[in-house]
Amino acid sequence: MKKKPIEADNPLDKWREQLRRGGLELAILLSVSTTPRYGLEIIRYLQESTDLVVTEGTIYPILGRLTRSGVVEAEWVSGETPHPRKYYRLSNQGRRSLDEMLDHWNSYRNKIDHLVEAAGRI
Amino acid sequence: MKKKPIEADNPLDKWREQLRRGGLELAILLSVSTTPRYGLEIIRYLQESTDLVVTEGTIYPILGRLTRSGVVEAEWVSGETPHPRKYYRLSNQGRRSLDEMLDHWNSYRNKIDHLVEAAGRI
DNA sequence: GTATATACCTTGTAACGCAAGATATAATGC
DNA sequence: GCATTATATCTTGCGTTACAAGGTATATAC
Repeated sequence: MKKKPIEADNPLDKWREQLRRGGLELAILLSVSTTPRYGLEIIRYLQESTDLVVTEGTIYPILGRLTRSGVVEAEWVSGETPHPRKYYRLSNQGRRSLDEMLDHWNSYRNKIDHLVEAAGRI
Repeated sequence: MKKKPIEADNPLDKWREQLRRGGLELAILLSVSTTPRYGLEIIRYLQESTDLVVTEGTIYPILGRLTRSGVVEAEWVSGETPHPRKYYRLSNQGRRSLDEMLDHWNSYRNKIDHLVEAAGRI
């Protein structure tokens, strides 16, 4: 399987990467908040709906972490597809976490936007 | 000087920290985009205008990196204050970088917001 | 003379993302 | 039969980053 590096090496690309990382967990949680999805499906969903590029080496560890901390619940489904899939869904606790994360996202976004305005760069 | 840890250890706080990191460089560049500022002044400015907490151990390495990459220019000013201060200003190249970063910030913000809407959580 | 305040810088550590590679199964091609 | 391709998950090792902690230096206050 061919893999191309997500980013190049100039400072700007590094920054882009860093910004993307900041919202990764939120993006993943949002992906499984309405309907259960399995790993590769989440990757495709993010790519198609937002252009956010996430790779397997990134998502599986994060999903594992989220499962261990009880934010999402995982369930193996086999038989219906050639290969068994591990579907992730938001737990009740995860729903509360997501609410808080959304609050925080809004507040954070406003802070940055406030800085942008203060710099006269609306 | 007393220092308290910025964040605790639960997953949600970790996430908050990560999100903050994503926009750090942008916030710092915005801080010096209208007027030159020195290190501690940037910290205070961010704290006062946006509640964003940045510490010295964070900002000096970043300012050093930004200076080395030519995005900001540094100038020592002494004599006027008890202690010499190192003022940072945006270079011309930095201004172009900032423009691109702002474009990217807008696009990124919209992507996350799009995900939020898709999850029915407006 | 010792504390406090202001200023900058460096070191050591822990965490994180992720490219690369491993494993497994089913379907397709020769 | 056997190699290839596609789908699916998981793990390892590396490089980068933020940052708490600690260091240096100078001026003022008591």
